[in-house]
Amino acid sequence: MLTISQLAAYAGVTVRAVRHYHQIGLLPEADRDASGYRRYGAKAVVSLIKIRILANAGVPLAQIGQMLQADAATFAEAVQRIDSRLHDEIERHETSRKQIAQLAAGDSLALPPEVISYLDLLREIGVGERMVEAERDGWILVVAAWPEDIPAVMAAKSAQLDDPQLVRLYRILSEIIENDDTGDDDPRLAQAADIMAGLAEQAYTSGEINPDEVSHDELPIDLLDALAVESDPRAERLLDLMRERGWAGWHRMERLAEPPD
Amino acid sequence: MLTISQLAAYAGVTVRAVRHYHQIGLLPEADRDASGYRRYGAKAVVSLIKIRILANAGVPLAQIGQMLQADAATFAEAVQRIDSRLHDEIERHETSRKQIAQLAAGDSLALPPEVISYLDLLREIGVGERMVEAERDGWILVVAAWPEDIPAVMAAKSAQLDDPQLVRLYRILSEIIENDDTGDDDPRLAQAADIMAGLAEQAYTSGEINPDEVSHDELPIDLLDALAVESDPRAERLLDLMRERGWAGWHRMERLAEPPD
DNA sequence: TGCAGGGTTGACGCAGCGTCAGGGTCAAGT
DNA sequence: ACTTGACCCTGACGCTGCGTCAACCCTGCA
Repeated sequence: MLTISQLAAYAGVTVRAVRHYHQIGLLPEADRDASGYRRYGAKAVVSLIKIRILANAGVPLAQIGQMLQADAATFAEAVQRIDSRLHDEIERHETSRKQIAQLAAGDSLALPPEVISYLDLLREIGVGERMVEAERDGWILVVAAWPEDIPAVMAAKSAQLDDPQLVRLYRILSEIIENDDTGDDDPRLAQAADIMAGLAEQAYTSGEINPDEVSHDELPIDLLDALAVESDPRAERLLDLMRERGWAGWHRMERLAEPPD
Repeated sequence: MLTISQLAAYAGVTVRAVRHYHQIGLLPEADRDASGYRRYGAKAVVSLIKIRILANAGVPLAQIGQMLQADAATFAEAVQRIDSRLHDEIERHETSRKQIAQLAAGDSLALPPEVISYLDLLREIGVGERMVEAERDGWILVVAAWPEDIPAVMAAKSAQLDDPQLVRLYRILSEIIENDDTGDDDPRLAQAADIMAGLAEQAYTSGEINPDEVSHDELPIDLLDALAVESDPRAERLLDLMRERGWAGWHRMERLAEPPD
């Protein structure tokens, strides 16, 4: 008669596994000797080896019992199920691998290449790293909300950088953000507001701002505004300055009915 | 401000996941409104999306926090680790798939083809299904104990089936096993013992039984004997009859010093 | 006012064991 | 007889990433 560790060794499993199989009823409890030790015969070794083979093949323990008693057809069917389950698992892991490969490659966090290039463009025109990171966070929101629109959106955005006014705006904003010790009275805030108002006016008259266009959900855009304010409270001041100039919103501008004065 | 379900929807995760991330400290707990509801800003959405991206890429939650703060080098190193972990997982699943493919193909339980053929040989010479299964269980033990010796062992075993005496022995044993209502006095037990003694004598004189040979561990062979006895108690009687004829053991014979009479 | 559809915490469940903790037992050496 | 080291026992928590109740509170609408 064998002790549990001998049994386990012959079958190539751990003692703990044997006890676990007892517990879940997969391997019948063995008789005990005078001192309460489990004692096993040769049949137990065979059973345990069968269990190990199926378990190694990826069969869930809960199914092994039935499979060992099933007829050939049922057995084959079960094998089919296991196999497709393993197949799915493999595919899931492989897509995961592709995703982490992207993580390792890109600027960071698997943003699409169009966005990465845009961020690089910003760096090239002299935008500081803090602001680039803030931009990136914004684009993370956009990508999550409308992933399929990214190529078109990014093409338009990149083209806009040809406008020297926009470049100036970015640089000014960058300077503000990079100095986190200036307050709401930083004169550059007014400069930025002036440029933004000018650009908005221009876009509006050329028809690029269409008040009836509700192509996308509103909320993500509000989120973008909120993100700016949360990231730097001076954004709130900037919004005020814009309102003074007759514009509401930030990431989607709206002309106010009557510019207050 | 967003509720938890809005936050979850924007980030593409479940509410339960968000709460879980709070619990493990991955996502900082949000401020509560007057009625105790969590309220989230845009930054939380960004954080949660980042978490989701890493989690989908197979990064363990426990590491995501560090990765989001790590510098590029540390990040890349972590990515490396994750990737090789995923790689291992995939390989493990693929070997599992190969194994279940074997399970589906073979006689059963992934025995090597040599054993399968041997069992088929037994069927061909008229051995009944019960006995074939008993044989199979025995071979499961042998395969588990000495997997690399199987081709040689099976070749020898198959060759021995050319001996008409051995074939007779198998048939007699099969008849005994197939009738489970005969007792210890079945005359076929004596017949079988006679043949076995003759075969043993023959093997001994031709030098096939070498008393000094201890090529393998003893215990698995004892297990084979024990398995026979456990499977059919009449095996015990057969061992007695063999001892009367001057032989001890079953799967490895030993000549007794003095045949008792 | 009632109801549907949010929100809250707390807890168990899942798969397959690993790994203590806190005992008793066995075999061998001194 | 005693110690020592190697095993045995049961019971219980831990791991991973949430899903899924339960039992209760809050809010907005008809």
